[in-house]
Amino acid sequence: MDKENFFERVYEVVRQIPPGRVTSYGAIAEFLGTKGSSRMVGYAMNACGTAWPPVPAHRVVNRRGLLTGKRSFSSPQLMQQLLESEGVKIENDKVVDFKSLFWQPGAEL
DNA sequence: GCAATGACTGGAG
DNA sequence: CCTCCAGCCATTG
Repeated sequence: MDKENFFERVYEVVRQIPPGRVTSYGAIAEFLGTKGSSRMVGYAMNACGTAWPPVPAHRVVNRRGLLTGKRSFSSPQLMQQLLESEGVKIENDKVVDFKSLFWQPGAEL
């Protein structure tokens, strides 16, 4: 499917996110050149389960660092668990010190 | 093809 | 830092 092309772009970036780091949908969308399509990034993540290799979607949060996509995970608490497992502290479904853990695509590539 | 939906964002309070 | 409003864009019914 040609549309997969767009999704794979998102997956490729997300897979490059270092452990213990997080990024926002807008940052990915902007990096891909589809800044206005920030929602599409999230939409692509919704289909990340169909992508291979697996995509660490738990490292992708909204601009506030809120785990908005945890409900779309296999288990809502899985996302938080994975992040904490990587050293990212989560409180009230949001990343602690999010701006410090923020990672921009292409920044350290 | 139009209307509704959504893992969003920026600006203002 | 958080909440509310309006704008954007691709996918789906």
